[in-house]
Amino acid sequence: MLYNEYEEYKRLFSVDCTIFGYEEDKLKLLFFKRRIEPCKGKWSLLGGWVRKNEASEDAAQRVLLDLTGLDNVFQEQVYTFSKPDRDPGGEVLTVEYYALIKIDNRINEIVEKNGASWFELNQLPELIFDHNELIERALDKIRKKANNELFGKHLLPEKFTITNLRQLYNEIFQTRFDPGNFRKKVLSLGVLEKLDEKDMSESRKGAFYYRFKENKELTYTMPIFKRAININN
Amino acid sequence: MLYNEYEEYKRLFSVDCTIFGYEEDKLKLLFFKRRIEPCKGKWSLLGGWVRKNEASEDAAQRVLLDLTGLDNVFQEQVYTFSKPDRDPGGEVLTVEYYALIKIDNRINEIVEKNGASWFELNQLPELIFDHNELIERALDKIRKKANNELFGKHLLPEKFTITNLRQLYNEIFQTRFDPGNFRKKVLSLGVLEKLDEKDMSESRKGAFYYRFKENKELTYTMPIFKRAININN
DNA sequence: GCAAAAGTGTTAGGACTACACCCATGG
DNA sequence: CCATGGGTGTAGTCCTAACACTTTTGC
Repeated sequence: MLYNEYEEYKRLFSVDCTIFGYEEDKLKLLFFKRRIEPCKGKWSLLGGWVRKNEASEDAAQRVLLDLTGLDNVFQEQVYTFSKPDRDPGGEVLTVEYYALIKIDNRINEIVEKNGASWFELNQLPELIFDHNELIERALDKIRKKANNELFGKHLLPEKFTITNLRQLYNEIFQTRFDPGNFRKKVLSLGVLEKLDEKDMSESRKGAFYYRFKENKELTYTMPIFKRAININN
Repeated sequence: MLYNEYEEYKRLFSVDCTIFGYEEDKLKLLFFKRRIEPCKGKWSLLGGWVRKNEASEDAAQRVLLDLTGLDNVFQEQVYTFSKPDRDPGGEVLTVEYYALIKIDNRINEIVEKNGASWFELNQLPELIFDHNELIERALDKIRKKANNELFGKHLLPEKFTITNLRQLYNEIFQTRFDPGNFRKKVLSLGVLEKLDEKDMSESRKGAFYYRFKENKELTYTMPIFKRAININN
């Protein structure tokens, strides 16, 4: 290790995960009761130490696996926080990731067992440290993402109706998209595949299920919904 | 320091700066000859260790000040790299920032004295480690930024012509914007202020100088140039 | 007057919004 | 047959790309 000879300063290195889930037409965030001092017992994002010989993205996957039992969760880096006084427990540097999860009963059991809880977007609790800022950044990130590509693959079930997708977008942007226009726009993107099956639970007529096409590049270079952007900020 | 009792692992903590400058209608990047092993003497981004009791953004400003003499440089965080084997010298975590600089003679003297050199976008040298990836990410970031707000305040001189601004955009997106349409769009945004003075060096008729209005929010929520996005990706 | 950049005007096409209007079907 | 969400059609508006055109002035 070449750099050791200089006796350079090293810092505690952690990750925080902002976990989004979707259930019953609601976008939710997962918080944990903190297990160590300081602020033990308060609500916080899922966090953990990065280990020797580990990348932060792998550490984030590891803590996700530990606390939700989920493997191979979709995640993206959000931002890195390193103000020396952000954590009263010491100088800690944190790389933030957001993760997207399909909520189901199995998850909810594990979640409960670990003292964690889902919160809706408009009912967020007070969080430790700068975690409220972390959430803002993560929200910002997924809004931009949902604006530039058709978003939902990692939050919706395999098959879903256009209305389901619209509800998700309504949640993300906290607005109401026009059903007709939303449908036309979304289908024009050519990334969805229509199935033969119908969902009969929401209407007499029934709504066809769709799914994301395999191997389809989802990224566009242009905002999908103008209206969304205006809401976004 | 609460966390010390656990004897948690700590990591070497550094910053890298991707420095953009603009001179003679060319967008340029600043690279340095690396001064320590490994890869001593090879071209690299400006980097430095983060110190105890320092935030990464402050460390980035500090190394910029040290090597360019510039204070208060505009910068934004780009991404954080932490794969344990990315630096052959040891496990180092790096937070990347990009910085925007108005090139002038004073800068260029200091730059030369420090064994640094400006490179045009299409003539980048080979760089150490993953620094080529870092540059891609920084470029991506400023392209997105230039797409969502009127960009150039930190790269152009105080007063500039619309043609100057268009050249900058041409460089950023490696394309050619239509002079008439570019002018109309840019002026419609209402963030530029027309001066009485003309630049007579580029044409017989002369072109009016403009400057960015003070205290104007520059961020939009919508792409400024559709064409730019298409080029962008 | 000519060249060359600055700056303005015009037109066709595309995309989005708002909203009217069918469709299918369980009750 | 009716209420309800699913789904389609359309007119008006706004934005943009392309490009023709006018302006200014040193030579």
